Amino acid sequence: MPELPEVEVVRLGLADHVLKRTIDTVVVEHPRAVRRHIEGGADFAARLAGRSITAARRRGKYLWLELDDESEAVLTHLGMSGQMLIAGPERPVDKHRRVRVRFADDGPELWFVDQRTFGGLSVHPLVPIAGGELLPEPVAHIARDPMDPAFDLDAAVAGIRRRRTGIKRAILDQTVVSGIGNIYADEALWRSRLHWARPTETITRKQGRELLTAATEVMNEALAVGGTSFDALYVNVNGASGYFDRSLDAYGQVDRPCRRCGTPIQRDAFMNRSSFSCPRCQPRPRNAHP
DNA sequence: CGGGAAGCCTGGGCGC
DNA sequence: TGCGCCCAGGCTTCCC
Repeated sequence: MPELPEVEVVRLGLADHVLKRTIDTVVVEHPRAVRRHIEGGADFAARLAGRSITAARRRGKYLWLELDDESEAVLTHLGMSGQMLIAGPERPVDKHRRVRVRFADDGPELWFVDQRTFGGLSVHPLVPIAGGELLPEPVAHIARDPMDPAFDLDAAVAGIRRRRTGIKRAILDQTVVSGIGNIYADEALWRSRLHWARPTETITRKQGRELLTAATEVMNEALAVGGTSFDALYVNVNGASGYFDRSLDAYGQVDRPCRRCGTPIQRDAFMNRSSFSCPRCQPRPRNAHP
């Protein structure tokens, strides 16, 4: 599923293929894909026609393409299954194609394909945040991610320790630290030997720093091999999968031996989904947070 | 206000 | 073979 490394792979691909190109026409093929563009699909398409793309940026799991006068951007969230594909004439039509962007140069198109339709595209003004950085409006409240040069590790740890909840909930909160989803949360917790239900008030500053450092490292390792693909739902802009699923130590590894101690990895229900952990390396705390 | 949970959505996998 | 159910889970919305 697209978390920070997967979205960054897509951003790099878009930077290679759509920068400085001028949009000709946009076809919205499924209204749900532009539901966050409140003015509607016709306005979305009209607003993009004739604009050129000047930058491809990302914060956490949000990705945006800046438009020529630098006052607006096309914001993308891939949700669970969104794909941004560079589509030459040889690419077969995809039944889950939701938005199609044609360029004035008649080169490869940009397709937004999304099976589960949790993702979408929308155009927003760029607004300045403290420090002067320009972000699309809906991204303004999202915290910096660990790959951001201005990421403040100690501030993020302080943010975690301020929360009154379980440690995994805290690192999944995109307003505390962004980019981490269920996969990399479980991997970072396994590397740090912390149980997902550890109350944030029992996390020391040192443990907090170790946890976020582990998250940063695991996401960098995943980025280096193209991200994590369990199925064909996550692919880069050329439709290729990443390889990090082969390097996972916890996520999805139920009943497989822990790489450190050999104890079978267990799966727990958590927030209506799953958490994977080693019951020996990551013992459940007595005062576990529900 | 902050925390927690329901709801959105589709297709693959499973049991019967 | 086919039906119904469960599961994947990021984010928004609603409720306490």
